[in-house]
Amino acid sequence: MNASANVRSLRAAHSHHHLLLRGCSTSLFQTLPILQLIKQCSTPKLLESALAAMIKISQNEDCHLMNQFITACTSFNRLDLAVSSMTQMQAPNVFVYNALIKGFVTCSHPIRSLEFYVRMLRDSVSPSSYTYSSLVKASAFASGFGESLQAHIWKFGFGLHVQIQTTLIGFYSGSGRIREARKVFDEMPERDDITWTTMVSAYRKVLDMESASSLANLMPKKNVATWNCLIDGFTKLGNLEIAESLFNQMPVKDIVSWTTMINGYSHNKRYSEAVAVFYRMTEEGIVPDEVTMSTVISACAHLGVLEIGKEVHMYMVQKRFVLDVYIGSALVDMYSKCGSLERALVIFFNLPKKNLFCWNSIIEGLAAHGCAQEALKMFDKMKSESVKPNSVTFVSVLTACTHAGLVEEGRMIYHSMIDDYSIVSNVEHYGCMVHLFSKAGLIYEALGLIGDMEFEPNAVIWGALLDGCRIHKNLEIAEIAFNKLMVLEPTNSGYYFLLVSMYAEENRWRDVAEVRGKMKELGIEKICPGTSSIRIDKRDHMFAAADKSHSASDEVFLLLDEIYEQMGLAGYVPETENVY
DNA sequence: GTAGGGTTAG
Repeated sequence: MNASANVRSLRAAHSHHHLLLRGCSTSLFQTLPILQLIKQCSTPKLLESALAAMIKISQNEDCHLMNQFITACTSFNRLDLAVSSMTQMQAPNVFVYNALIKGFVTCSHPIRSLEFYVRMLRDSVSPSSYTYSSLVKASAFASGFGESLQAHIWKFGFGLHVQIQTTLIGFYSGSGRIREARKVFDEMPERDDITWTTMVSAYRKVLDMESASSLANLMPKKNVATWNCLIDGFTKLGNLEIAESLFNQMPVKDIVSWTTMINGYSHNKRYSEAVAVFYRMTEEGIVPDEVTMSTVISACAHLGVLEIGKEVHMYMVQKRFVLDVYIGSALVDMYSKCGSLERALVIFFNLPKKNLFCWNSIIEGLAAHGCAQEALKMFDKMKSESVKPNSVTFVSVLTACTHAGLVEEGRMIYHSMIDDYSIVSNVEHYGCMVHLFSKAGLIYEALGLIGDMEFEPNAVIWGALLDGCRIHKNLEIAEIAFNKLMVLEPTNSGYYFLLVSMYAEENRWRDVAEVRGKMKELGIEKICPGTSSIRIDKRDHMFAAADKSHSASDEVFLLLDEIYEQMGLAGYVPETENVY
């Protein structure tokens, strides 16, 4: 039996079925005004009046109208309206059922979509390929359903339907079941380009690039999407050499190829190369799109070089790019990380649309720049505009509280996070709270919080406590924190110096000697200084604490002396008690 | 209506 002929006859049977649509009696002339009414609905309220109009002229039996109506309901998340009107229909057809099934999947009620699928079968309405496209997505949420759905797909004659089988591969790979995905792939008598790409992408998702490559090499002719998929996978594996070589050898590159390469460098923290690829692409006359720009701006943010960020921004302004939420939040973050909070704020206030990311970027920016009150105000504004904060938001807000010593505010926000937003406190949140409490001298409250943690505290947590102990001279708890840190980060010299200075301050010279001895024993005497760099006239200049290797270091130290003098005149007294 | 690239934090 010729399988594809079988499929063709089944398809023919289905389109014949379409010709005999039940309930489609009204002429196009009559339905058009209501159809437009439905399509123009901008609020759920208007949707209800559209339904009323439909009932009034007794066109609620019209399947085409109902299909459009359900689609409109889906976009307003008002499937209750859709259900109540469609269940009253005498004979809903396959289009009506498909619209409702799809609606439930997109409104994240997959189980209800299954309910209407069952009802559809009971009603003897034959499913179409569209029905299964939606249902495959829904089955990701009901364990075991995928398997029985696959049986149905065969039963209703779509076992060899290329698109549905491809969707099925996508479904299995989405739930990490690569072997099942491959089984579907292997059993397909016909495959198109997308089928191959989907399977290669399935391997990429689990970073099995060996299988991805060998499958791609079996392709008669690799399409661009498959090349891009391989490049992306290798960059995520950290293998930029292979990614670069694939990028260089692919016959045709499109905008996705370039963007994937830029993103690949960024993923591997090679930000200047990411930006360099962007410049190379524009030099070769390729026009970037919004996706490219958001990755490039993100790379600029990590570079922290204001001049480059500004240049890329100006390019975007010149090319009249749309300020979408991706570009918007990347720009806000870039300007704030490059030190220009003013520009970040200007961008933020000029955004036509703001999502969670945009708000998070500006709140984080304000907090990082020490503007605690403004960060909190922005947080309130975000809530008043009905944007729901997530765990990232709370890290920034709590950080702001810590910087400004707002203990009560921080405590309230922390509890609101757990009680009002059902966000589980993670290491970072605990870190913020421990820092907040211990900096304010509430060492025992900080310690109690650490005791409440349902996972092992990390070095950041104990480090935060140790820092509080230093400020408030609590040697007893400092020793506890220090002992934990000795296990977690035994080679971090900072903790040793901190404890040594605390002992020295209380003239406990025996303890000082003991810690110093331990340091010598472990060979961690040297302080690893933090370095910083600055770009002047397209050259990067590196500096480290007490470093005199730079050619202009004489000048630099002269200037530093002058700055210290000025600061002293302004009444600044440096905190030197912990400089050992 | 099925394939490949995007933003904050980590």
